[in-house]
Amino acid sequence: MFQDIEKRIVAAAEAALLQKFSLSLRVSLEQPKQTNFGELAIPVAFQLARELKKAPKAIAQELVSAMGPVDGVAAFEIAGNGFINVRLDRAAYTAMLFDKGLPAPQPAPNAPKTIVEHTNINPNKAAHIGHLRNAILGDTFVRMLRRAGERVEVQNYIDNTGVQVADVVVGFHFFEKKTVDDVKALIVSTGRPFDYYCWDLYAQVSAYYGQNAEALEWRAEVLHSIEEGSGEIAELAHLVADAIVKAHLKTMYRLGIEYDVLPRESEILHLQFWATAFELLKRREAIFLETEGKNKGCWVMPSSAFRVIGGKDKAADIEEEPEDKDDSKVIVRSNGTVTYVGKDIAYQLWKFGLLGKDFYYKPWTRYPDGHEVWVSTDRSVVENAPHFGGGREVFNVIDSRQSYLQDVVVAGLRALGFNEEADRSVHFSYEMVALSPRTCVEMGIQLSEEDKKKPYVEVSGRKGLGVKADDLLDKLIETAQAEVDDRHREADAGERRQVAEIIAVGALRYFMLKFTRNSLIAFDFHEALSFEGETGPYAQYSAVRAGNILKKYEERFGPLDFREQLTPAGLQRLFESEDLWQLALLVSKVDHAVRRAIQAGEPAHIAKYAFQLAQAFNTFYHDYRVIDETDVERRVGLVWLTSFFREQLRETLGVLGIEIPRYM
RNA sequence: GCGCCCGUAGCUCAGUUGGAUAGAGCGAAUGACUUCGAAUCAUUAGGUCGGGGGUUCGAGCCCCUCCGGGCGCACCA
Repeated sequence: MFQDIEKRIVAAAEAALLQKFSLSLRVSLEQPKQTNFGELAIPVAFQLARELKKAPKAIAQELVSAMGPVDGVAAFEIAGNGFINVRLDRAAYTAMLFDKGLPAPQPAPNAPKTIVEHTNINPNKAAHIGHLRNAILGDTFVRMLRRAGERVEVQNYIDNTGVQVADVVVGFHFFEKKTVDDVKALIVSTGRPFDYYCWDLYAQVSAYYGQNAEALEWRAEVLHSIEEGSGEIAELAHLVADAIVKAHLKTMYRLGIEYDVLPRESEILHLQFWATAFELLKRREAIFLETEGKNKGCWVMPSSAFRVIGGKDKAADIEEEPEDKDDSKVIVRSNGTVTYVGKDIAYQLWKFGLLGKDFYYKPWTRYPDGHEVWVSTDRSVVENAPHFGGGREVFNVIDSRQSYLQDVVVAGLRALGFNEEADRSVHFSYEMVALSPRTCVEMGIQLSEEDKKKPYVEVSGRKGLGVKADDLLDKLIETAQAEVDDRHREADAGERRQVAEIIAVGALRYFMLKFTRNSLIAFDFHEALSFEGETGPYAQYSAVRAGNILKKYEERFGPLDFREQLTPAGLQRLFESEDLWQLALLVSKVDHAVRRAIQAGEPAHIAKYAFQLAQAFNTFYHDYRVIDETDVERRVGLVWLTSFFREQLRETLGVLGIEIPRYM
């Protein structure tokens, strides 16, 4: 809606530029600083001032006269030193909103696929708040893309053969002397959840290595067995990884996060994805066998492939330190095994459909809503399994600390000649979640003298230091529940629990999304448990209030039927009020907000927009007694605005993965 | 040492490809509930946008430099 008008204005301005000055350039619009300047502004006169050697104001004047009338625009005004401010035709705009609504664009059936990979938690312990940020960011970005009409596939990569799983297996096998059956019993037992059990065990094993370096041989033995793929230890590893993946998916589902496919490292190994990629890399000479230095005997990628030498004169640098081969990245170790980066290059090739190989798939689980998750397998066991991978664009939601490795992966693609795919490989990076010192104290975490001096403390799985996702969610539900119980003693207990859960999820998701990606979050219980101010519950509350008005209205005046009760003339009179018009305008910008947020790659922008919507409505709620309005036409108009707001806020919150509770 | 990121109100953060008078939330102070329930709203106080230089009609944003902080630079992932 809003975008349609934007497009028309841009087109008219560009046409005028061409006609008046024979200039062909892209015109951009911006939001005026103050609402009384109009709804949009065209700042193009400024950038032309020098080129045309004219005052911006004069240029703006000429452009406006050349533009003529634009559908949906009431007037163009020259303001300031040369802004062209746009005033929309309010009556026409609101009539269109009323008439057509804002249909969400549908994904084209054969549209190119966008792949978003997120979560990717090592399947050896419970998920913690750092993982939550990853999954919530990834899931929200998926929702944004889908809302914009894109076809999206969600992947959650499972490293079920790595060191972290091996260490927990070391714990079960060597420390606790547990058999496969023992662990199976542990998984189904009603005691401490299995992922929590592993959390502690992993921390114990890590600590033990610190004291007993010789124990690392156990890890090597386990890793070796996993690679062999048979025997008690390998079976243990599979058991642990699968059980933990189940736990992770369950945790994430509590937050409304679903996946389409779980590609596993075990299949990347068994199906020899790496061997294929290795051949490609050797053939294209993207990597070479190092014959001297510390990397002797390894296949390496030269640093020049993935490092841009910044600033200084390159020749001078080379003269001083001739080709530092130590900077090369090892892809294949001297013992012939491939590193994580190597596997990741193969995996990234698969995501684009460039490897010439695919996994087999089988169903992993079906969510209560009917959506099915598939997992990779190494042989065909299901007929008509869907096809995954082969995306046009790939977003990898990964912690910013791994940017160096992501650069190497992209360089690998580039070295193979896949430049376009390299350009469409996006490291969707974000800063870590750490713990505030206050929260550490609350949790009884012993801090070292060094840590005490820091403004925050890094989460560490190996130290078992962190806030588990399920614990946090439970605590949020408990806090919300107390409020709900207090306010709605009469309501059904089961329903109150549901409401509390929706509020808790709203609080958590909003908290993780309100910060931009590269802002480090120092997690603090006090802040996260707050339901006031710029929070998810604040937005939910405004939607609930709107719902209450609608409910009350129907109780008193009968069913809503705007078509019957509202006329264009009535709308026009209503939106002569500046504040009501501003509210309607803001509410109409959902798609505009989503598009801009995608462009910026910032889910936080949608969160901000949702908050602004809620804030605007709360002010309206305070200023207008909708039900008590005696003028019938006006009353119906206010109710329509309320309904429109609720509908659009629901859409916006939906993009954030936040639901609206029945009451609050 | 090299590379990347950050420094905006007491605190936590926004700030659209450089545009009009730098904005929120929390915290502080004051005020507003006989029900569309205050998980709210209104008002006030609070800024040399880390320092300096440059580019520009115009800089929180771009360039240089200095100061302060974080992360990365494994034959771990």
